[in-house]
Amino acid sequence: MQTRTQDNDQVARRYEELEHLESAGVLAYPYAFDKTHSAAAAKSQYQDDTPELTVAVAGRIVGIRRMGKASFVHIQDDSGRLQIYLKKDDLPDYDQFRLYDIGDIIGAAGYMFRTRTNEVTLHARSFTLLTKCLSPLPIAKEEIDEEGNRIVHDQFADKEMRYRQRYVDLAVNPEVRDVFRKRAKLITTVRRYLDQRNYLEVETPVLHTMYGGAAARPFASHLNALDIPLFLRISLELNLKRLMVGGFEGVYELGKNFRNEGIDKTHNPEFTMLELYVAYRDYMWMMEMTEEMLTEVVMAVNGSLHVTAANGATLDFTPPYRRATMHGLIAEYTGKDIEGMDLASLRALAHEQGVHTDATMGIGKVIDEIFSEKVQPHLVQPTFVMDYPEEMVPLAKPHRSKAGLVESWELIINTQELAPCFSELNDPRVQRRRFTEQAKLRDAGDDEAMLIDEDFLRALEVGMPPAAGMGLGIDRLTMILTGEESIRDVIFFPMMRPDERRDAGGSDAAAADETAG
RNA sequence: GAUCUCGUAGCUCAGUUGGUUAGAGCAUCUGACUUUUAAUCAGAGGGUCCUGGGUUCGAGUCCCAGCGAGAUCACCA
Repeated sequence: MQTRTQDNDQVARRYEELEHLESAGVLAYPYAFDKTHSAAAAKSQYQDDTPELTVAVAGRIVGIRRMGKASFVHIQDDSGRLQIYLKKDDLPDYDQFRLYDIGDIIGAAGYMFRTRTNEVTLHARSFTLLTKCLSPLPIAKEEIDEEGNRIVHDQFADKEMRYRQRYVDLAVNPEVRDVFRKRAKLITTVRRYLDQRNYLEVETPVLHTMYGGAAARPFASHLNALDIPLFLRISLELNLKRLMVGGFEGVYELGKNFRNEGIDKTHNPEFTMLELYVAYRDYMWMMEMTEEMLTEVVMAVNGSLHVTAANGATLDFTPPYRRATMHGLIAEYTGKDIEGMDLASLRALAHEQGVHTDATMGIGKVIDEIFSEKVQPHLVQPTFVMDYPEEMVPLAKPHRSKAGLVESWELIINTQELAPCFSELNDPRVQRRRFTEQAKLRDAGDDEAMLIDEDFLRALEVGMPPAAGMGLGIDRLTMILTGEESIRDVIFFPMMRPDERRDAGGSDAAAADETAG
């Protein structure tokens, strides 16, 4: 039987040290530790002229400087780093510290003081092993230069290893934890904003017998109990609308969607969406609300309404954001008014503009292509793009005054689509027609066109009140607010191709297949 | 899916025109050191050069195929 995940001299030595410690009576994996202070609190509560401050702290060893009969250790906890001074005269088991390593999790108790080099430090009266680190951690060395800049030497930087072993990345690269703290702040701020307005947070199934609500390819599975095909949801939309039919006037869900499509800097197969539906409101109302909510979120996460994006652009979230119609923007960037154009004329325009189209594309997709290529790359500041063509948005209500368009907008920030919204289509007759048109597109070869969902149509027949609905891509907003340029840097465990060389073992695929059948 | 780039010690990286036993810093080990902080000083160990073929007297280096990653493009709310 394999006893160690890795086998090199450093791992072997640490296993030996662990045995030495245990044979000396040390409990290598104890059950708890009475921690009184975080590293940050211990430092901030210390004042040179006050009485002795005694603390008990715990954290991972990130640096050791042994000096014979005394040692300096830096530990790191959730709040930051703290130096600990270990002195043989004060510690009967000092010699045992020889068997401690970088990466070990320890507890220490003592009193705070300031060293000769002016660092507030814990003078330990006791220390204890809390968890042995058996795999060497690539903790980088840091120094502070004359100007106070933090210089990190030989930082653990291999992106593949950082994503595959995120626990190591988080343990040794403190700034990575900050990204995810911001992500959490974003989500809690959104939730608080919506809860304060009495919208109901709900959970709807991830497993769908029929997928819908967006144009995307699904993940397919199989439900053994009923012997039926099953799909992971590609959007939250249709079930939330069913809840509106049931009488909830404001519902939202924060959850994962799954799309069986490409993986790149802005796409992960599973990603987090907010969807919100509010009865008796329309898309213009939702625009105001979204603007207000985003302003609050940006302030909470970023501390300012000016955000520096990964590509260096400065994004200004001061409301109001720009509002422009899709037709207006296309006219602005191509010089052509597409209002009322038929498919042939649109194809000709696309060709003239150097935009590629193919035979499977209907009017909606051709316009989408022109917009994506000629307009969207110019939209850096937050912009509400309004009034999409009907063919592009099968679940939105026809525009109250503009024929052929729907009441919808998409918020674009830094050329990225971030949040779609419609006045929700609730006329079952129109919805059936739109679904039928989607079915034709599907027959024409568009494998992302929507399916006809008879139960959803029945729900609309029961009656859904007029409502506005909005979706918000949480991962992409996190990217913008943290200045990360890859979605993988805002998802703890992004999808990676399995590493068979590194993870070869007895478990996984074969066994899973057996139970799946 | 296409193209380009990369894969060498636990980590970060060198490695010349193809040529002796593949190097450095950190980490690790041994020794010294009771206020250090990229601690310092002396010594030591550690390699599937991503994998498999090929060319060659000789391959980390050149060629082919594969695996993995990154970037760009294509696709994609």
